[in-house]
Amino acid sequence: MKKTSFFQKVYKVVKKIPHGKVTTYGAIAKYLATPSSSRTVGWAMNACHNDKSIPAHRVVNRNGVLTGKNHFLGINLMEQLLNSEGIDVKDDKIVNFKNHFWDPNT
DNA sequence: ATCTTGACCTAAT
DNA sequence: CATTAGGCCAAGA
Repeated sequence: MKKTSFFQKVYKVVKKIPHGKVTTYGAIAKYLATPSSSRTVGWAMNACHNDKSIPAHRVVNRNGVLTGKNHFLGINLMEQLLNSEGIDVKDDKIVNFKNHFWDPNT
């Protein structure tokens, strides 16, 4: 088995996110046993273009804010995708975020 | 090994 | 509200 880079782990988790659910960088980091590396998780997402099958729009910061929306093709693409999955976005934030939150370890 | 960067978090100014 | 600063971690050059 090849070495599993941090990126690979992140991708693996993000791909596991159920449709219509979202998670946070911190939750992913925690799942990877590196709870303080939330930045590194986000950094991995920056490289997610290497694997476009990753639903990065389902990954937000711990406030449920779409911090990474500006890294998408368009600023409204991310919230549009979330809306398509039944998630309401208001002012770049996920409405009822707690309700849509999904923990990778659960 | 050293330096830089990054889609974070928190606090302070 | 905008910017800075410190802390945290991983990867690339």
